[in-house]
Amino acid sequence: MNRPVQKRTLETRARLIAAAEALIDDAGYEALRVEEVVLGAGVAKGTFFAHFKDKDALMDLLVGGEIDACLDAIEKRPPPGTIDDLIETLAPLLTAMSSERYVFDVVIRHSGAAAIEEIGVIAMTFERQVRVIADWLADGPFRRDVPPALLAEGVQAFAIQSIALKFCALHSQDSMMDRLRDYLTAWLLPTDPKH
Amino acid sequence: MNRPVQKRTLETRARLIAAAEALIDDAGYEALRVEEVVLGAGVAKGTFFAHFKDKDALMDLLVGGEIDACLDAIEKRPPPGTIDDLIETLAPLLTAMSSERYVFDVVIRHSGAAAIEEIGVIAMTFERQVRVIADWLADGPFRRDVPPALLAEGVQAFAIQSIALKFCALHSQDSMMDRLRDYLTAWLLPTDPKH
DNA sequence: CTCCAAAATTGACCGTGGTCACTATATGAA
DNA sequence: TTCATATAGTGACCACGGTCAATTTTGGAG
Repeated sequence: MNRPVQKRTLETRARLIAAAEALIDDAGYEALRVEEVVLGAGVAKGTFFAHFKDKDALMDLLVGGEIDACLDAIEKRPPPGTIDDLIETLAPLLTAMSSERYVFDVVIRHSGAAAIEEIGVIAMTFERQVRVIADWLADGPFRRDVPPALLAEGVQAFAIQSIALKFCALHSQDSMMDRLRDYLTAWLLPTDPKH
Repeated sequence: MNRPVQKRTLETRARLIAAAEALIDDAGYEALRVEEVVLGAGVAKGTFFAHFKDKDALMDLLVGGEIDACLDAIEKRPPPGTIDDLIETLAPLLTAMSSERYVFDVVIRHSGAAAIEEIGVIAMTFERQVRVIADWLADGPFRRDVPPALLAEGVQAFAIQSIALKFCALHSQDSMMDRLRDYLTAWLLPTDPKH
């Protein structure tokens, strides 16, 4: 006999999330402590883990929510027609994913779900990113010798590479967006087919 | 007065590393516990952290060592002349970096050093990878409209993307190497310059 | 050989994520 | 209303990475 979810459950979960968001607003993702979340929500520690598999699951939810909000905004814009336009359109997404080194780590850890039953919010947004970008590329003035989906996966790969190098002291001279522009120009508008 | 490093120090460090390697041979990287390492080396816990900044620093050393050994072997081979050859040459590297999900996470975390003074072994190998690959691409039958270094960074980005998707349930149908072949063909041998 | 400062080592202790046997509460059936 | 049971919540406890004041060892100066 499957009983419906109690209202109390939803309230507790909402309080946990609200407390976490308040703490993150104050001190960022990295500084978040489960103990402070449950304190803010007025519940015991065990309750947290009854609602979230682990701390990372909450991070997935919150960071994934931010990324999803970015994609909502992006989808309202007209499809980008140039590389510069593409980069400008993607910028909020990149900014969200690279706001903190810790956030980027969370994104990478959750970008691929290990098992079908544990696909999280971030993994879903990665699928969505590819779909959105592929739609743009299918219509835009870009190369057509490879399928848009593959092209979109490449854009994603270069975006991640650009963020990764942003956090690397060896490559801090160029900005993330400048590097991405070089990558995407070479990827989407190759000019030398004779090798 | 700066005294030279004591022989004892080197011996302790070697015992710590040997103990860690033995444990990893038995149960893999993920299962490694600092407590077991110091037990195996016959020292106190604090000694471990006198030799390594944290557990991750040891991981960087060991995983980085494996990657470096791969690059040693790779550099002895002739430069690859085709995409398939390229993939076959890179295969041991990809295998090493993706032997465990945990190992891949370690690689990503250390692929960029946050500060110049803390450049680790893995970060060095990433630089080395780009140099080695750029040398191949400069001479091979691949596109020449972008600098070899940029081309090499792209190969690295696609390699990481391929590994990441290997650990993702949503994309487990294709093999890592098949996906990498699609990416690299599109990246290194574009055929449609008219958009 | 003796002394001593630098270097190396120790292990009790801490912070924090995560577990689980137990208690409290809500809800459908009688 | 009462009872049975599924569901929600509790908090003492554990695992494990990491710290640091105290202690031991080392090797060069006198």
